[in-house]
Amino acid sequence: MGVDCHHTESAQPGLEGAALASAVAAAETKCERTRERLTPPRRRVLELLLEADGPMKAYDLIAAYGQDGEPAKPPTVYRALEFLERLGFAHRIESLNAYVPCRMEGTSHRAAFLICECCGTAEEFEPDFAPQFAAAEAAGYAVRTVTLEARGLCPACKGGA
Amino acid sequence: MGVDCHHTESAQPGLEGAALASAVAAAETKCERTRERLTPPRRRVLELLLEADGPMKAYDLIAAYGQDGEPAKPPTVYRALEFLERLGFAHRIESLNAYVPCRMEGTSHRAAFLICECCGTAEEFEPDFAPQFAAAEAAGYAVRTVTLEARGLCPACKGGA
DNA sequence: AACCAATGCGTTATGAAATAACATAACCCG
DNA sequence: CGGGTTATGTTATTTCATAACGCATTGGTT
Ligand SMILES: [Zn+2]
Ligand SMILES: [Zn+2]
Ligand SMILES: [Zn+2]
Ligand SMILES: [Zn+2]
Repeated sequence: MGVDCHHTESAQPGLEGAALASAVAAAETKCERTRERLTPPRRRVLELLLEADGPMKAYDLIAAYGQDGEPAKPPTVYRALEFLERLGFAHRIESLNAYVPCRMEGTSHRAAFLICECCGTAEEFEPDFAPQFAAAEAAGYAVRTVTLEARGLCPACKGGA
Repeated sequence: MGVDCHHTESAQPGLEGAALASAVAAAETKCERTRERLTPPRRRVLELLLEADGPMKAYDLIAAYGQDGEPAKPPTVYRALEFLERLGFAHRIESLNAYVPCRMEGTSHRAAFLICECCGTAEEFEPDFAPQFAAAEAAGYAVRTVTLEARGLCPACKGGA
């Protein structure tokens, strides 16, 4: 990923087996409570995101969609991503044109990311937007959503070369 | 721009005449001081950004490039934008795939934007990243750049319908 | 059960955004 | 001038995302 670094992308191992099933089941439960439907394509895309070791591009998801190797059609994946973002199960990282599953517990959080320019991992964290928010409202703005993406080096890549 | 709003995009009127020339001249001066070259395509793209009433898409710039109506070739504009960003004369707004001229005085600032979802304006402001920065470094990250884009309604659009 | 509106899906096609690759030209410095 | 470096012109391609339309499923209503 980085120009002068050859770490493999592994800082955020994807889920497998029971952990994966459990995460999907949790999403299912959450959907039932709000009368939303975790349909097969939505579930499949969520699985792919959860299994991945890092941010996934839309066309990576499209290529990986079919268990038999058959790709999905783009709208299938983009629609699923739209749903997953709306429900808070996934986030789009604007500066990467890529998507990650939500790693935070709380239902209502504002997503923010620490993106490693070396290994490509994107760690979600809970930011404190209070200062920005206050400044914006003082200027007369009504803020609805905030995108925060910090880029740099993760601990692993910072240490070694 | 917004789904239920019909304000015209005018909150950030572009520069014209003397003001435009002055802004371009200031950029030129800054370049000379650092031995960078504000070549014709770079100057032209900067002009277009400064003249615009709001964020410009790359292909808007491409279409508007030639004074005679002739569009530019994409690499011409993308290279110019890369230069302008590097020098701090312009910023890319990730969540819009669009570009704005820098509206801040200081040479070294971290750009952040308040984006109106109604009229489309993007106001640059000087954010206070200290808390996020501290949190990230505490987690072992070496942060290099931060992208912050807040979306909501500007004062004008918030007030009226 | 028959109906209907709302939502989601499959499919085809197209549009929008960005870059690769390579040849040519201008610049800078000694 | 010569030679390295930086910038540009040009063609083509890749990557990312959505429009449009008809069909299927769902869930409630008569
Ligand atoms: Zn999240
Ligand atoms: Zn890393
Ligand atoms: Zn700026
Ligand atoms: Zn507005």
